[in-house]
Amino acid sequence: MTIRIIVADDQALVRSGFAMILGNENDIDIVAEAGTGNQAIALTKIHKPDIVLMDIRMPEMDGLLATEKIVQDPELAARVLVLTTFDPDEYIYRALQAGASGFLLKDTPPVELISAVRTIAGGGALLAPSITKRLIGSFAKRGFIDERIAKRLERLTNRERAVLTAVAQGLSNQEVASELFVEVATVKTHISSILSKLGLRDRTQAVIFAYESGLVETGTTSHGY
Amino acid sequence: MTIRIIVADDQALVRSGFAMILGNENDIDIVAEAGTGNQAIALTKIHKPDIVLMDIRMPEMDGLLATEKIVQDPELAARVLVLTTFDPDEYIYRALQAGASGFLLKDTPPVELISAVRTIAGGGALLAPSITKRLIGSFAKRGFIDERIAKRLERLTNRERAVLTAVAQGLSNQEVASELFVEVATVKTHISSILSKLGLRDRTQAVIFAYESGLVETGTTSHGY
DNA sequence: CACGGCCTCCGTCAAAAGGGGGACAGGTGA
DNA sequence: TCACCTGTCCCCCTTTTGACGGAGGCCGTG
Repeated sequence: MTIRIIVADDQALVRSGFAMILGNENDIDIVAEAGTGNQAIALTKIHKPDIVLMDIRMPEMDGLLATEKIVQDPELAARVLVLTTFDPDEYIYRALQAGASGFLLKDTPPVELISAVRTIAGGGALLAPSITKRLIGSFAKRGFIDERIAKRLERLTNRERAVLTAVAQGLSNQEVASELFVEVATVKTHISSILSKLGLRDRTQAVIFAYESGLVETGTTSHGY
Repeated sequence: MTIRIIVADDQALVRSGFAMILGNENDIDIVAEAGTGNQAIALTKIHKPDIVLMDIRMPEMDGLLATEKIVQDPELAARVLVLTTFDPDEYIYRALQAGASGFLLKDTPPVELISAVRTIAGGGALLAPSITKRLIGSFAKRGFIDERIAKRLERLTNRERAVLTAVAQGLSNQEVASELFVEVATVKTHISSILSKLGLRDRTQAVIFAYESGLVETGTTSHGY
């Protein structure tokens, strides 16, 4: 089974280079080349490749936006490997959030590029070592969800979890009541029960618990705080 | 410059296997083998290797704890590559938090193990593809700190940030006052100012803001929630 | 069916939080 | 020097929160 690839880069020379490196492998086929983000999307829809090698800096929609659109399209199964010359944190973050399966720098040795393509085609993910390092660093620093804490969530009933979630969005009892279509008295009952079950004192501690347990996560809320 | 390595695994056969694979490379030297976590630490102190290949399951202190001790010892410069048969989330999390530079499964092909060792010796980091995938997933899902939100922290004075931090630990006004050695009235003044400056309504929203802005982070608090 | 858990709602009450004033000392910079 | 910010503290007042006890309806299990 051959791996079908589209190369997206605004520089023709770079495209040819990648095509040459990968084209020599007999289990890899370059099915198309794109010079812009729009082209990349269009060609992906036509050719349905397994992998798109995506440059970030491109005219007419950059590679990150194109990545997002390709990954989110339910009709496409393409995985995206982002290749770029620079690696500022922001690019990496956006690329990973956009759903890229890999992130390599353009100075990666050809052999590694080829093995990266195979890894990603096989469902894996791959990052440049320097990036992996940073990712680990920020991941370790950020901390993980403590399983023991998360388990205490199980003591709550569904309704209580719903109330806690609402409280952790910064809603007052009155607002939670409106949100859940019940009376304020009911919300109060639930909150008392939550605090009691979790051994907390007030709603601020409940909010902290919600974050620490993973019930709510940073960066996912829509409120304008 | 040769890369000096210690192999730590409780099974002699496994140790020999790794030693054989790596020993053939002329830029890699196996300087010692350890069968327990304690041995790994002791031998690391003696031989000062560049890298410790660490198994997780070992008698007398497991590999994760040993990793932590080795990485945190300021006199040692060794980097740890964790090698294990299984890859439950918990192991990965703990290993990365312990400060491991890499995490590979034992079914990794010899060639990749060798290149992993070189990568790590060169200051990089390396994870098994399947693990990278999970790491990316949880990283992307967890979300990032919104810069625009973080900037609003700058509007606060130092004292106000201190108060907000305390509030975000779940302390009441009274407790915050004790913590900062001021009167409750002062805490109230600060909080009013915080809410006003950030456009928030009450302390629960302030706690949320503290998390979303990165002022406090999940997994780093010591309270028992 | 009887029991228990869950969800819903009441009333009452005390404590906590928050708003809106004002005041004063120390420091900083125009 | 004077205006301004910061940090400290005070009083008074309203709103919110949370505790406690009670109660009815629904539903699944023994």
